[in-house]
Amino acid sequence: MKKESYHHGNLYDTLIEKSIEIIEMQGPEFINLRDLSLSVGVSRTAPYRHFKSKAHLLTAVAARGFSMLETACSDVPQGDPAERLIELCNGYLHFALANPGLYGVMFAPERYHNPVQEELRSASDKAFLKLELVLMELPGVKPAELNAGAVWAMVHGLAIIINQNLVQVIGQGRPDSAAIPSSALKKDVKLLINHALEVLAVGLASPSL
Amino acid sequence: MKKESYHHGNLYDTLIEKSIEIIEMQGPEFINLRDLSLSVGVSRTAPYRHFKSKAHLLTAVAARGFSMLETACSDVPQGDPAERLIELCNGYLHFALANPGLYGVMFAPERYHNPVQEELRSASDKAFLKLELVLMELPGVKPAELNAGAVWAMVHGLAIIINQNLVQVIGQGRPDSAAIPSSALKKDVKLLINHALEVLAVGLASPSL
DNA sequence: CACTCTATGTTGACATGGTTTACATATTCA
DNA sequence: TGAATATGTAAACCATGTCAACATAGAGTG
Repeated sequence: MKKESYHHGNLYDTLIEKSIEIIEMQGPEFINLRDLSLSVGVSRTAPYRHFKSKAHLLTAVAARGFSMLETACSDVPQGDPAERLIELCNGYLHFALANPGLYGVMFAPERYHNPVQEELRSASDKAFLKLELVLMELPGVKPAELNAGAVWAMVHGLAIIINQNLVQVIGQGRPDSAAIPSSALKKDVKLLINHALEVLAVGLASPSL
Repeated sequence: MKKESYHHGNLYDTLIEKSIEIIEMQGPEFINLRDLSLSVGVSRTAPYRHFKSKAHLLTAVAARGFSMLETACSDVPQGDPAERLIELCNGYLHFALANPGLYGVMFAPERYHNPVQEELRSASDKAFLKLELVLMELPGVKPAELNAGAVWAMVHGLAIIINQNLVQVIGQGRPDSAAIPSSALKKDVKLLINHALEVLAVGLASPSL
């Protein structure tokens, strides 16, 4: 919009969006306020008019991530609860795998937003409420919280080991990320996800629990 | 050992051990070479005689963690494969929950040891080999790698959400860590672990896969 | 329209902490 | 005994988060 105006106009959102861009392109550890500011055309201390500290900015970034996650989990079609669960998990994983850096920041409190984690609560609680709703529908005698916890652990674990390229550690040693054609890798990832979710669904559905 | 000697004698190991101590007592983000050095009685640049950089030190810390993890998973008794699996998972989780900071560092490459992750390979591969051995014994028609991946995802996911105090996010909102008596929390954790591992075992054992 | 208030942005300065360089001291080994 | 090597120290450098003092713009009010 503006060209050379003294005031930027929408620095708050711009900083969050640019941060996410850098996080995804280069990694969260490459975020620094000076370069970030310059790259959006303001001076190095301008962010302090919108965020109390770098941690606060990253907290806002994480909150934005939770809201994106919520959206990604929103279009679970109606139908069989078991199928809804699978769809929900796939939606969750789709977001996590499409935004690995951001997903990492969302769950790295001590590193990026520890001192202000309270501010994240509303964002993350809102996102998890959506998960919870579907998870609660699951048939089963065990308390829904336990089922929900098991599902979340599995999905979160999958997201993290896949995003960290650890998938093939088991069975054939770590991949030299360079040597393995990414199409083959993706296929393995898809297989692993499908299998893991199937195991999970079968286990949850078992009458013996 | 030594008292006022110019040379420390065993600075390499001392630095690793002190690092782990700080990581567990205060958190990984509080590691800094200056204070670390002073706290073990050497000058701030002494670590550079043993580690090329802070990242290299943390890589060594992570490697030490993997070796501890390996030990923790070593005493799985002989017997029924399914029971061995549960025991293995419990051993893994026991280590992860007893050393939350260290476990976090082990799996936070981009934050702590990205530039030198190759050096971690032998350590982590060695640890995972042990997991793999038991995981391979599982009966099942699916490739053992897929089963192994599902197990690891679940266990890793459990470890992380428990270590980050996210356990009760689902079902009743985040705990105010202050308000919740830790014994109640621990009980929930144990319940969640048992349930999740049971779901997993049942799912893996299902003939329909 | 002029005036003031507030929001927003800028520059300069400082503190922390990782790292390099030059130097010092101990230890090993021929 | 005397290098050569390993290990430790001190001083300085640089990157980066942050604060303080100042500048500018836009909004609202008389």
